[in-house]
Amino acid sequence: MKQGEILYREGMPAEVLFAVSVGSFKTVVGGPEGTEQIAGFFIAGELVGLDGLSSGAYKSRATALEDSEVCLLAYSSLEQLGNEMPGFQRSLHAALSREILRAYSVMLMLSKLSARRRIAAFLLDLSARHAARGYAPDDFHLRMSRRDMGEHLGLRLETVSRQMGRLRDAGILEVDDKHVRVLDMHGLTKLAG
Amino acid sequence: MKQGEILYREGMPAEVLFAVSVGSFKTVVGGPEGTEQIAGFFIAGELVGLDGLSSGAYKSRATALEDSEVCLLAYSSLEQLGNEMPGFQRSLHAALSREILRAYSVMLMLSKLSARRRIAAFLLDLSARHAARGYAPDDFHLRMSRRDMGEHLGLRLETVSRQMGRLRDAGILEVDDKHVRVLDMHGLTKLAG
DNA sequence: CGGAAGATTGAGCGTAGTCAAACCGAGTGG
DNA sequence: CCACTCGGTTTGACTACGCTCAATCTTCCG
Repeated sequence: MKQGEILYREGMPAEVLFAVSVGSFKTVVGGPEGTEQIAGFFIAGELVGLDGLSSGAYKSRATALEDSEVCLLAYSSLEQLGNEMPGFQRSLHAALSREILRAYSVMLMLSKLSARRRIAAFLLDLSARHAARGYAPDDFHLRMSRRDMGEHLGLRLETVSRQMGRLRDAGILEVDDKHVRVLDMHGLTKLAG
Repeated sequence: MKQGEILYREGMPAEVLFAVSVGSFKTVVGGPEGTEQIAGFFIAGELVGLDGLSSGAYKSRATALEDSEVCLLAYSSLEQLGNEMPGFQRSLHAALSREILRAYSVMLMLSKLSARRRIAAFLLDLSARHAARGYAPDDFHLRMSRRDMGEHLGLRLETVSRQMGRLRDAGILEVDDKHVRVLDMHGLTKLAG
């Protein structure tokens, strides 16, 4: 699917789970206007759509940040597979539980970290996930706008821009619009810690 | 178990899920000191310990807010039951998914709401959950300290105290230490937005 | 080329954090 | 019975961080 297209929206019957195979997505929760919060960004190899499982309808909206592809995993077949192959349902449980932990860590960040440290923690998380997929951990392309970063981190887009600038001035990052190079990974880690 | 006792801590092997039967708990995530965040408060009828499922070890700490009792549900038996009774594993999925949604709504609150509105939203949530268990929705006892409320809402305890005072002055609440009466439920709802 | 959307930077303001003091109730011991 | 402490709560004064409003600049497409 193309950039900007919507994978699912709030209220749609949730019969499938999506595994991102290429590209990336954001998931948005909350009210119609102004009160939106980006629950997470998801890159290739990660699962999207876990929130639909409880009520049978999605409670969030997933949007492609770039041209992307997904695999569909039907919930019903997951259950069936779980019955046939022990350990399969366990991996679905694990995915759900990991999403809970990820949400907890976002809560922690929103609750305790200064704007600068939120940016640092966010970039480190992105870096680690890129590394886990075999990409360079210190050189990547941000797929989302400053506004999107802000709506995930609980900051205004101006604050995001300013703090990125300060990380650049401190010699920790090289920033060219959406392209980011980490010059001082240790410094970045210390900041986020 | 007695007030203040710990149901499980980070790192403990997670073989069971807990259903609160009487009393209440808080779950704490994050670093050893200063960087703690209360992921949630749980009252009778709610499930605690869902975060242990992904890695087999708890990633949070659960503490009794008052003298409490829990039911133990072994994960292994849950899987077995899931195989025998279709629909049983689905309810486990649903519980996990609901916890994800709950975490999302906390994220939304931390990200977008002012201190006053966080307090309002928190009290409303508590009210609704009490009501769901058959207790009065407009008259209840806070089981946690102001500090705990703050550590859940991303606020300092002084701010919690001040904003509660302002809700009292506005005629929305009657506050006597931990005892809260909602005088203007509509006003409270409007505030939480 | 022109228009729109995104990013950067600046100035001023307001909300919540910080530091500090006073208060209150429960529990302990003289 | 009062004095004392200790944890939790309330309230006050000041500060600082991030938000608001606004202007400028860049990039991307038609």
